[in-house]
Order: sequence, then C-alpha cells, then structure tokens
Amino acid sequence: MAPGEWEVTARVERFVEPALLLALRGGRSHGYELAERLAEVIGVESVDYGNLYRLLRSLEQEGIVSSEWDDQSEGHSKREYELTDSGELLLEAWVESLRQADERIAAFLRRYDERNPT
Amino acid sequence: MAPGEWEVTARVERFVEPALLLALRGGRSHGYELAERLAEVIGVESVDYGNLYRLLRSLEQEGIVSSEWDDQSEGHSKREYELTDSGELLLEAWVESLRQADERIAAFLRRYDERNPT
DNA sequence: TGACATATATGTTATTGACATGTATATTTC
DNA sequence: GAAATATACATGTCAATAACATATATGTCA
Repeated sequence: MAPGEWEVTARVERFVEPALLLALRGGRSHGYELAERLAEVIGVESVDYGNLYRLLRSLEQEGIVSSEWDDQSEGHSKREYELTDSGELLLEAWVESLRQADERIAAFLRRYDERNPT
Repeated sequence: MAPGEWEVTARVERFVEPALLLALRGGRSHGYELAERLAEVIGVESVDYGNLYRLLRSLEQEGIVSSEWDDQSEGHSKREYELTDSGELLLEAWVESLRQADERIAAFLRRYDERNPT
C-alpha cells in the first residue's frame, strides 16, 4: 500500500444498533423500510439487509422490539417492528454511551491539535 | 438482564492504534512505557500489553514505526520504538477519520435531542 | 416473460479485542 | 539471601462483530 493511502476508518462498534433504535423511534415499520431510515441516520447509501434482519430478530428475542406480520397492506407481506419500553430505555443507554465516546474522540483531537496547530 | 442494565459501550474500533501513534509522537520510547502514555491518551487505567506488543510489531512490519534494542540504559533491556514519516502520515489520516466519526456521532445525538429536548 | 424492486432470511469468513498464559530480569522487602 | 513484586516483552485462544455471498418468494412494469 502506498504511503498515505491506508484505509483507516474510525467506526463506532455496533453503531447500527442505536441507529436502528433511533430509526424505530420514528414509528413502527418493517425491515426493508427501516433499512432506508437507518441508512439516513448513519449517513450511508445502503445498509446490509442480512445483518439488519438478524439484528431485528435478536433484538426481539431480548424484548427490545416487538413485531407482527402485516398482511393487510398492499404488496408483499411484511413484518412490522416496534420499539418496546425496554427499547426506549436501551436507546437512552446508548445515547449516554455515545456522548462519552464523542467526548473521548474530542479529547483525542484536542490533544492532537494542541501540538499540531493548523 | 434487568431493564435499563445493558452493557452498552460505544467503542471506536481500533482506537488503540491512533492513540498509540499519538503517544509515540510524544517521543521515542519502549513498549512498557508507551502503555502508560497510551492509557492516559485513551483515558483508562491500563491497556492490554499482549495486544500492544502485537500491534507494535505489526506496525513495524508496515513501516509505521521503527525500533531497536536499547541495552545501554539501566535495568531491563528494552526495545525502543519511534514513529516513522509514514507513521506521521498515518496519524494524520486517523485524525481525519476520527473527525468524521466525531461528526457522525454528533449528528446522531442532534437527531436524538431534536425529538427529546431535555 | 423477463427484468427489476420489494421483502425476509441464512451461511461463511476475516478482523478485532478480551483474556489467559509464558518467559526473563530487576528491584524491593522481610 | 529468599520471596515477592515490578518491569519488559511475547504468544495462544476465543467470542463478538460485520462484510460478503447466497437463497427465497412476491409484486410491478415494460
């Protein structure tokens, strides 16, 4: 790899989870649509559907979301997901944790800029 | 797990790498001492030595740091590490990426606070 | 009818970091 | 001077995560 061309990407681990919870707070919906909201929240073009559905199922097992099939509406039959009360609490916990992460990164950047004034 | 008691920790993946580069910018040093600087940069009590030495070796293989044994100084013989020019560039790349991560988290928090005024 | 979008789902794999363990020397304490 | 502890470097193992590939079935449009 040529100097200055490393693929360094500072990713927040499991960021998709709080992002999904935030997307769900926008109202109950099905996976495929949630994927679009999610992409907007995260700021990417698209998200991985496979992992999204897996995450939804695991969140449901933990009581973070609840779901039921919706066959009434037009088109393809969908499974509609909704944030539970536990889910709201979990989102709050994530927000707290993300504030801390934000501060840790900010502290790093301050320390860098201190000795690297632009 | 009781409601409201999840262990959600928003960690930046591979954060130890930029933190180590920043610690190294403070001047050449050996692994054991770098571990202390590193802990301070990250804001934890201690870091995992095993992973640190593995990281140092892999960074050296990629030309990010250079090292040599120092048998002159008192006590235990140590290997001294130093940031190369490539290392400086990589740190810059990390800083750019971390600024973006910072902004992504900030955007998430703004979006959350929008509909959740304190 | 063939292509594409919608919708949900599972399988596989590399990367990462936590934890445990191993080795050796230096220093302190009793 | 023996034992405990700190310094210093290093490898092994494993679970969680996320990227990528694949599978399935239906709806829509040209």
